[in-house]
Amino acid sequence: MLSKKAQYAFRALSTLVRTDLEHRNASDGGSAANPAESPTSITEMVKIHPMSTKFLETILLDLKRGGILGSKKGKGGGYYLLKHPEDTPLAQVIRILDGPIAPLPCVSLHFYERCHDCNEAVCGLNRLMAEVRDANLAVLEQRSLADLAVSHDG
Amino acid sequence: MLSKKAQYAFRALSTLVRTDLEHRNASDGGSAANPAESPTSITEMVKIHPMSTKFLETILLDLKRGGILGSKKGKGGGYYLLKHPEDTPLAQVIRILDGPIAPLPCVSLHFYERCHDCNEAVCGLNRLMAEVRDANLAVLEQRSLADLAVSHDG
DNA sequence: TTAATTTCCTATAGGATTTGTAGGTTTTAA
DNA sequence: TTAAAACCTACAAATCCTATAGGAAATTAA
Repeated sequence: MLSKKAQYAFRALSTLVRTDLEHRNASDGGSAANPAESPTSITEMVKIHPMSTKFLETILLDLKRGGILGSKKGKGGGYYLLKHPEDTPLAQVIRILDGPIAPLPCVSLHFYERCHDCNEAVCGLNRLMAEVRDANLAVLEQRSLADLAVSHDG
Repeated sequence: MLSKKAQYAFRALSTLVRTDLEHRNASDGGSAANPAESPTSITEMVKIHPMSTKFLETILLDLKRGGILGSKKGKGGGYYLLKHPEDTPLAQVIRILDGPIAPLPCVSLHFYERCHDCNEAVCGLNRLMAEVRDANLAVLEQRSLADLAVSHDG
């Protein structure tokens, strides 16, 4: 299960994605737009998706340190996406806030830890959980922040 | 990530699967064998896969209550699989010990909880996490205890 | 210069969950 | 009658999650 941190992160990110795309549309160049010119403050995000301001603060800092967000301090400041929404896979967000996606440390790509109690080459569980990991990554590495903002009404 | 409980469970189960299959082979009828005649005690399981005896005890009780294991009390007693290993999907084991497989309560099939903060029909995260759930289940409902015992050496 | 706004940083409190232990009861076989 | 085993409940210890506190630093604007 995703932690609250990750859930809140996705809500805040969906706001940033919308802002980002609107801003890209407005500036006629399209992909040449600079999102740093329209940062969104924590206060604004919390208005759209109510949650603890201080908690969201730590989450956004994590996302910044993780290379997903940029920020601007002071009045009129806030956060913005560093890349086009399509270029940040959901897997990256989850790894920053929740750690490994794999169901076992011994099959994790980014947080690997050796399994002391089994021979990985022979262990049946290891092999099966690697399948589970791959099934997850097939979705989470393909899908991106851009998919968060797609609306499905009507 | 799988909890320790689930990990220990799979280790103990892999022992029970081996015993089960050997027993089925020995009795010439094949599928007519009765595994209840050759139960494996906790003490034996812990000898094969070292872990806390008392902790494993509570885990095996969960698996029994969950309908996966049968047991026999008293001297010479122990636990045994209620069904053929192929007929117990890994998903069932995980649900008993760790609860939901889905990444969010609002996309869980067996532990569904309504999401208060979004409209599920429109929510982008809901839709994406349902994809993740399906990817997991494609493996975990297909793969069974029988796959735990497949050896891959040589 | 001053005030207001905002991100940045670290520590920590409180609660929930996980992990494991203790101690005893009941059942069965020899 | 004894030993071995499952069964049951409560609880202790450790860890992790969630959230809060209290400022420091940066930026903008009056």
